[in-house]
Formats: sequence, structure tokens, C-alpha cells
Amino acid sequence: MPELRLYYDALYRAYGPQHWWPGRTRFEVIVGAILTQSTSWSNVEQALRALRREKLLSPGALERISTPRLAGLIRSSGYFQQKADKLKAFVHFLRKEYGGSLDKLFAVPTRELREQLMSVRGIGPETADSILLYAGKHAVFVVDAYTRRILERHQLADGKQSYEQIQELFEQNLAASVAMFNEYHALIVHTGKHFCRKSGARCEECALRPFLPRSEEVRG
DNA sequence: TGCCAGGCCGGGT
DNA sequence: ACCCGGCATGGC
Repeated sequence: MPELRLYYDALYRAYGPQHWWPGRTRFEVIVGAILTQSTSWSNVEQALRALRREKLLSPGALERISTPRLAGLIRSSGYFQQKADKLKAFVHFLRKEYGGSLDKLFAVPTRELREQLMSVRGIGPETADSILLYAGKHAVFVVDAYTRRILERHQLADGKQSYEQIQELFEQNLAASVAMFNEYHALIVHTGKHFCRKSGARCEECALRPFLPRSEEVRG
């Protein structure tokens, strides 16, 4: 499916580099990946600011803080009790398996590391892949709800494919590249969130109508 | 005012 | 192997 490359080129020409992931360190990227599950980034940013203010953006600090206090600090990111448990589970995993070292963590081969990350409570396929790509610079394609909608719109998927099947579609039809996979996923999210909403009403001027998620177009 | 956001888990079929 | 309810705040 060579069109997958054409989509990328069109999106990149239209919107340019998205400068993802907006995290200052690898660890902050990982924390953001967990906090942004089904949550808008603006809510996550508030939580990250609170954690930074409290000097908690390190594995050791997150292990030492109590779960209830952690939950209170990340309240703005929603699902805050679950997410506090998830952050705790990750830093525990990191220390037990890798002595708290992200260098050691990301030195593990991609497939093996993906399995390990997904075995951690609260880390599913998308979060694992976001961590691998945006924090670890491993060349994996991140799939999300927008990705599915766009493929369905172009009739390259019908809603029955698994996460991994969608991922393979991209990975087997694109040359593996951390930089390009990074931009591609970011551009897909950008088109989904930025256009064709009631408040935005920019559908008519959008040169990339075919790339918009179907539901967004209908609403807009 | 409701709807939804860069998902995941656990229990039930 | 799927399907679904629960989890929760903040912005428009």
C-alpha cells in the first residue's frame, strides 16, 4: 500500500514537523505517555507541571512518594487513581528489572522490550509503543483511534483488525525510521484534533479533507 | 450543557 | 477471542 507513504508526504507538506514528544527528558516522556491515556494533552501538562514543581520527575522520587499524594498531584489528568497506580507499577518494574536505568531498559531489543512493557500494569499496546518510539527511539509505529478512523475512511481497514495488524500495515509499507514514524503519528493526531470541530469550523479550508477521520467530518 | 480527549483493565460471554 | 462498563478532569 504505497499510499501510506503518500499520506505522510501530504500531511508533512501541509503541516510540517510537529516537534513531538513535548517532554524534557525520557522519563518525562514516559510519564506523559501514561498520563495522556484517553486524555487531552492540556490536562496532562498541568499534571506534569505539578510533578516538576515537586521534583518528582525521576524514577526514585516517584517510588518514594505515597500513592495518594501522587494521585492528588496528577488529578488534572483524569483517572488519577488508576494512573497513580500505573506510574508506581512502571517505576517498580524499572528498578526491579533494570536497576532504575533507562539506558539499560532501552538497550533491550525492540520486540522483547515491547513484551516486557506490556506486561506492566497499565501499559497497553499504544502506551508501550509511544514509550518505545518517543522515549527510546525504537522504530515502531504508534496506532491510535485516529489512525484507525483514517484507514477506515480510505477503506484500508474495516474496524475488525487488531492493533498489531494496523501497525503491521504501516511498518511493512514504510521504510523503518524513528524520525518519520515520530512525525507520522504526530501528524495524524494533529489532523484529528485540529480540524473539523464545531468550534474550529475549518473543514472548508482544509486541503486535506480526505485525511480527516470520518466522524470528525460528519460532525464538522 | 453535554461531549469527548494521544487507553487500559477485568469480568462476562 | 471479543464486548462492555468503569475510570475522571478540564476545555470547548
